[in-house]
Amino acid sequence: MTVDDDLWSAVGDPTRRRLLDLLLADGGGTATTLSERLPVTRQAVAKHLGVLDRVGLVHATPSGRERRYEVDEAQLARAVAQLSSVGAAWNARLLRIKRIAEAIQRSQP
Amino acid sequence: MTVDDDLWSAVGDPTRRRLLDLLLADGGGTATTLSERLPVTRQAVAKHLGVLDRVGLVHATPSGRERRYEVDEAQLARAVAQLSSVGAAWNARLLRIKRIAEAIQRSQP
DNA sequence: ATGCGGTGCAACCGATGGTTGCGCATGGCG
DNA sequence: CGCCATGCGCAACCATCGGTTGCACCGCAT
Repeated sequence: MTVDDDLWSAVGDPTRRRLLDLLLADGGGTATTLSERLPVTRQAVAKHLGVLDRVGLVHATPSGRERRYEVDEAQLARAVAQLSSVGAAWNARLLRIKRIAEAIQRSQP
Repeated sequence: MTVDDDLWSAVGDPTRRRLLDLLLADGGGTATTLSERLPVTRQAVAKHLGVLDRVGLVHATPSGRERRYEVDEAQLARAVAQLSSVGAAWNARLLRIKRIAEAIQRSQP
């Protein structure tokens, strides 16, 4: 169950999450413009954009000597759904545990 | 925003997620029993239980020569809430983008 | 043509997930 | 009581990854 390990490891990195935030807020950007708004170097940002590209969360369009990245909205929406489904599964298990605990307590005078 | 980086990095690891799954399903377990149901060694599981313990998602209770781990349900519930809030933020941004795109399209004959 | 801004590639460093190997204690059993 | 085996922790080691620095390349403008 859950072969979305790539997705999690992609989105599990804090820098990549902030990268996605920036891309969503600004509607795209290049490695250098993004690195100016982050506490890491351009090369680090480029690597992160690479892994986000590999898992399909962003898409690069070369334009002149620049290389503009944009969020693949459909993929990100799908990703959010996957993540929240894991959370939902945990919540369901927690709820079951809670109900069992209550049942035990009810059966004790 | 989002100082929950520890939480994400804790839950971002696939082995740790499966660990939480097993602990929730079985209602607790030791490093060795858990390692038998995972494709990694007991030591690896012990390390993971260590980081999960450090962020408070699980709690260890020594019993005899064993060391039983259980999930801290309240903490896990809190964690799930944090994760889903990030997803909600992304969804909100995606929705805004979608509305803007629709507005632009409407204004084009 | 020359220079500058933006990329990409390569080497290197520290942290971390994973392994193996060992030593130690504790509990069951002859 | 003594022994053995089972469960644990510690240490060394390896691969991968996030991050940095340095350099070479390419496209555009003066």
